[in-house]
Amino acid sequence: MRDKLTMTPEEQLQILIKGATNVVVREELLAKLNEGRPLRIKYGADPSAPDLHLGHSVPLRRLKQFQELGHQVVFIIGDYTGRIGDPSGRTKTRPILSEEEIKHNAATYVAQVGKILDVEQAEIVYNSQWFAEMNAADLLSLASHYTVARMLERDDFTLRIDDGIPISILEMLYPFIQAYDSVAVQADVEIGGSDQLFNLLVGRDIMRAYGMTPQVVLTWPLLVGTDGHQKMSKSLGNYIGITEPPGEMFGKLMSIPDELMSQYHELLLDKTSAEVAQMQQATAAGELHPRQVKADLAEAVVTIYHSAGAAAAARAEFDRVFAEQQLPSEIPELSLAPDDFSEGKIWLVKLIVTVGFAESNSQARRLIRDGAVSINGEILTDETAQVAVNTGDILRVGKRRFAKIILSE
RNA sequence: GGAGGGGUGCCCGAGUGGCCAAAGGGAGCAGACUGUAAAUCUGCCGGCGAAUGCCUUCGGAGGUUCAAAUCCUUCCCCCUCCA
Repeated sequence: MRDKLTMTPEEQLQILIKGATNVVVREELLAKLNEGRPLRIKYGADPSAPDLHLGHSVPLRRLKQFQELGHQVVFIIGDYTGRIGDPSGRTKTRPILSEEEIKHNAATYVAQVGKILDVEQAEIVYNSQWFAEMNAADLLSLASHYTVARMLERDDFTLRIDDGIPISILEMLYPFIQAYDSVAVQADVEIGGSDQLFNLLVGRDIMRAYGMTPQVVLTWPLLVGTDGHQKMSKSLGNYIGITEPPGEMFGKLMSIPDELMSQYHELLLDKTSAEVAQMQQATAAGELHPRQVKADLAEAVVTIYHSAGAAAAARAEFDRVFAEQQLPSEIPELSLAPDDFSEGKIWLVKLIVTVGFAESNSQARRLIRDGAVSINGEILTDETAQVAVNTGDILRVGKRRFAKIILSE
């Protein structure tokens, strides 16, 4: 492969827009690349969600691509908007973040981003730097550049109006705030998930209004979460965090529906659609086993965020526990105090709750009734049972929860 | 400002005096099966309890009634239309 820095603009373009859902406008990007200078690539981050997941990794990996081609990544931490409190949580109003919280979140954020791209090379700015100085007149002037009709074009606004879900004025203002960031950092390109298309396009209009060359907008598909239907998000609980331990990450990747594998290959591993099609063909023809494909995928992803060794170990462990039905190699130990017992025995229900495998006695009872509970491999179905346990006994609840009992003196 | 509609369990959503711990769907959990924590099928899915039992829940607070998610009063919040 040729040295990336000596690639022609056209070659760079091919790499940069691979897999993009929207490229606005291709010719403009090519023209900018032709200028031969490092472009400023904007990416906005919300300081309220410091837990990055694989969904975030999609644009982040694209940023890395830009970095590798010698361009300047500009990270904007939306601390100003975070301080106002993002109202887009539909029903729940999010708590307003304090300055310390935002700082802390931003630091966590940058640390996690560092797993994907070179943060040393990136410019990290807080949008309070310019918004704190803006007065009401400035804000009004900013807002004057756009119309309500155009704002309502935005798809999720239309949907929410149709569904009778409230939209606050602040949410209407949000796209401007974000758009003005582009003016402030003089962005050449802004990238994001395809749900950000509208916001990013407003950025173009606002830049034009301020007499600047509009940024090029690039968006990528939203990664679908482990449920197989909705976009990956923390609040939906269908996410795989990039800081999760290898075993957890591997397991979650194994739990995605088969249909999702091709999307994951393209968005998380940068496979081309041709490669993915080939893989699908081989699977359909019976040459490749879907489980094999999924395990390879999981291992490759875990390798990115941990290491090849950790990924291989996670895979071996997964096979051991779920395919071979053996005990995990490492089982968390849980110590029980003597006063949890009476006459050397403990109520099974209480045991389950004490080790944290059920939130209430009722839930523990259900698990017992379902036949999910065993000690040393023996299934216990009597929910009134008093059991005698010894140090080293293995309590198992369901397929995934194990505990080694330790009796403390 | 005027008129109307609505707030139900983690989410969506039915229920308009007792048969309601509250239909149905989703999520979640479990079991079976399997190729996995895929798919499919089945069960569970407020809490306490040995229990036929008890307690808490239907926006908040009061009230009517033997009995309220359902009726009344009041407060809060949301939506639609007109202006």
